[in-house]
Amino acid sequence: MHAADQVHLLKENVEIFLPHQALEEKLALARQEHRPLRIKLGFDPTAPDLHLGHAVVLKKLRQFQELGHTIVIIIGDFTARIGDPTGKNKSRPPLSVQQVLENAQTYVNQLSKILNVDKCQIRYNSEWLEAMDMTETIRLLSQVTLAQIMQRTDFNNRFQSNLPISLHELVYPLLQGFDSLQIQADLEMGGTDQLFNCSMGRQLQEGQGAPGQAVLCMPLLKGIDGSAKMSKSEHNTIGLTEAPQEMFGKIMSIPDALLPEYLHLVTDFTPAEKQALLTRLEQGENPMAVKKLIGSNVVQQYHSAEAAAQALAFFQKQVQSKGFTEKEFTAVSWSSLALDPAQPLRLLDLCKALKPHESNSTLKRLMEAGSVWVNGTKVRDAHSLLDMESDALRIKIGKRGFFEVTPD
RNA sequence: GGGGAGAUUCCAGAGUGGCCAAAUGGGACGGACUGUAACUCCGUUAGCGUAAGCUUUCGAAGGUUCGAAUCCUUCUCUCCCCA
Repeated sequence: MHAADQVHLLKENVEIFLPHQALEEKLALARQEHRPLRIKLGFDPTAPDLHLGHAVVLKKLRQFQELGHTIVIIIGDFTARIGDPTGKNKSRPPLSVQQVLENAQTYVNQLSKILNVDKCQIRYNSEWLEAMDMTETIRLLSQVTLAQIMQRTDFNNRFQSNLPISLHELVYPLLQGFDSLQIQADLEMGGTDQLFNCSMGRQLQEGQGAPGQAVLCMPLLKGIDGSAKMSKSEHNTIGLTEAPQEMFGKIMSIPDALLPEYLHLVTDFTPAEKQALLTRLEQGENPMAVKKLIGSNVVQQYHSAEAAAQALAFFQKQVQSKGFTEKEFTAVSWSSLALDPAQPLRLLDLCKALKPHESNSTLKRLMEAGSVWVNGTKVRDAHSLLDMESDALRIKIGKRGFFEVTPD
């Protein structure tokens, strides 16, 4: 691929370049020195559940990898003990060595859905951070001023609103930056919320007389509820390992206004295809149709084309079709429910057996609200009796609970 | 070291002796609508009970009272200000 084409490809969707010409310069450097760029990807082994928000950054990294550059994955086992102050200020319990290893493994497994993990280097930052003594630590700290640290919006906000900031939090960005120095990163990527931490790495490198890393920040993907950021704590994520039907359904549930953003950031479509779909939206096509295409595309990326087709069919049948009988019911045998055949079977008891985690009160409310159907008929009375002797019984509880209870 | 504020149901946040299973908002769930699980509107949101009603819940443990989320004591934790 020509240099200009590479730059064009790599620039797509990137929100921040630091400095502005960083990408061009680094690529030129790589060409000049006949070596791949070393691109850093940091990971905090406390929460190894990757979702589409992470994927925005990872897909960009894959482009670099496909162009022959080297991805260096940093497992932040040491920094995990401190806690990244980004976002919520909650102290984290220290992780055991065992736990860190397990998390690292699941993390790498998930990465493999997007990156070629075999070609990545994997490093643990305890390797160098644990070895530092006080002298070296102080020397590191001396390279940054308080004013610089306080520029970080998160710290600034908290300081302004009289919220506590622990000293160790102030140090976190330096440690993350120190990782860049250690592995001689040419480039670091992250979401825009990582800009400060990433630029710290650049500063530390330059302070040591080394070339500073370029920083590229990808936009933060909004959550499926339309809120500012997809994040696990907001419960608005689509996980990379989720089942096809689940993934598809979640895409269908995003607010229509988010479609352009999702189209750009999470799909695999070519720029021309993206533009075509945007045009269709602008021309007033039902957003649902475009959403289905996006949903299929996403499922295809993380599962398969076959899975995508099935997920679409499932959605049409389960959500869109109005009939009761054609729904997909989960088969359950009478015997597995452990009901007493000698007792009269109340609807409430059956629902409780099918949904053991719901309380009787909750189930009764569902019935009163008219969301429980038995064999195609809405039943509101929790105490109506059912016949266990009968043939298959089809019951719907809530929007998602379709069960078919059958004799053994 | 000194002084002050606070801990409420999933979350935020009212409530300062009975009208409190506890306002309001968010979230979640459900219904209506829609060939979207979107948008909008409406409703529900401690458990048990056919029901009357009963039980648990307002940081923890005791106490006062006919009656406590509300008053008292001790404890745990959090935050702020001054030094």
